[in-house]
Amino acid sequence: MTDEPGSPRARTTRTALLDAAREVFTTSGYAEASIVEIADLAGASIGSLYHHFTAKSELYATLYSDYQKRQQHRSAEAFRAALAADETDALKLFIAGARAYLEGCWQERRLTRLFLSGGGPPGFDLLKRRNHREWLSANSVLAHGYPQPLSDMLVVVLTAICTEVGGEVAGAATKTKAYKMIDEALELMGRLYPTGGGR
Amino acid sequence: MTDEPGSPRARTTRTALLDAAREVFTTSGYAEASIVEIADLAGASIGSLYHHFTAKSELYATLYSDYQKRQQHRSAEAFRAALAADETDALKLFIAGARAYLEGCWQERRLTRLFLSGGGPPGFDLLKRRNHREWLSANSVLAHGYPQPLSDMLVVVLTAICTEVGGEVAGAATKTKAYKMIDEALELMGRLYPTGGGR
DNA sequence: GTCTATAGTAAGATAGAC
DNA sequence: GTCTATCTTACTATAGAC
Repeated sequence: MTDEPGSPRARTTRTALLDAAREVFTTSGYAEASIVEIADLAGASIGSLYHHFTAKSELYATLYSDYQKRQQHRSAEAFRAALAADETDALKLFIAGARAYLEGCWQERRLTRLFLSGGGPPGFDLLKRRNHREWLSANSVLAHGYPQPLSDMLVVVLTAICTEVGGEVAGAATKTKAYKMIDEALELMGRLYPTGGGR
Repeated sequence: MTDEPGSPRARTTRTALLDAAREVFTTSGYAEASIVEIADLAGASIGSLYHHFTAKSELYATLYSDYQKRQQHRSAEAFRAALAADETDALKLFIAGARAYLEGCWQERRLTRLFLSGGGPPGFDLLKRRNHREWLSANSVLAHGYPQPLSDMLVVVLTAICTEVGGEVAGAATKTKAYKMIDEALELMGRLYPTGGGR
């Protein structure tokens, strides 16, 4: 991820910087994190850091972008797997995608906590919300096989649930509890989903 | 609100500072807001500002605290009114409180946008979330007349919906659209609420 | 209580040598 | 590409007159 160009040495440094940024951000939060601390932890210098990233916010943005890509990939994979297993129910397909997303929240819980607890660079919350909603819309459209899209409000609500529950899952004490939460949340979402009448 | 002590003049200054802070924060966001700009807009000086508030974050915290009190008051009032009208259905009582909260989000939409779009002082998101959840728990407990409290996950989900929808409402173009959103959201929440079986 | 003026401090960002 | 040294900005805080 994010490893297109550059000499071997440059890529090594860049990776070290991103790893260090992930560590420092997830430990201290964005605002409190110091760019010097990141450079130190990466074994690099400030100058080198600024050679690779134009600002502190770009480190954060890169981590977020990579994380999002992985999450979307998980979701899409689960969706394809369900389709391949001849699943056709829209709700079940939707839930397969949502479950993969939430399980990803547990697997990458440190990053999930960072991104879902707010407090990124100025204006970043907006981007996060838009991304989340687009992801969920796409997931829903796929699930319906492109018939009628969901109502705006339903998308808002389902997104809110996925986001918030993702944060809860990431903060769970054990994997067992996390997966229990996921089950409960998906059950609730099922009650809202068009095809999921009652139960 | 927040008008306990002090001489008349001091209170005037304090109010002017809070008004200015509200204006600057809602316009620029917390991080970008300058404490000098706030003092200027209030027609006060930096020294005076620091006489009343120990830090930039305290201005923000005070605005938030006052806002929360007003929202809780709206909610509690609506609840009492419903009770006074002999309403006994737990779902209807819960919804009365939630509706008042969401209508408050529209009435105070600039502040709502500020607080729900993230980006306060470090660590503030945590406090916001906890407050929200406590408010909703209280609202639910009241609605049930202290029988069984809601499951943790349901509280998480309902809170997430209220929060997110509040933000949407605050960003609506017209009051009509805002209130339509509120109706839709409450309908969805009704499907999740224990006593609200179908619709 | 309020003001002006000013010092302190932290951290993000840049310049230019190597 | 990487480094060290330096600059700049903005919040924080204080001193002392009115």
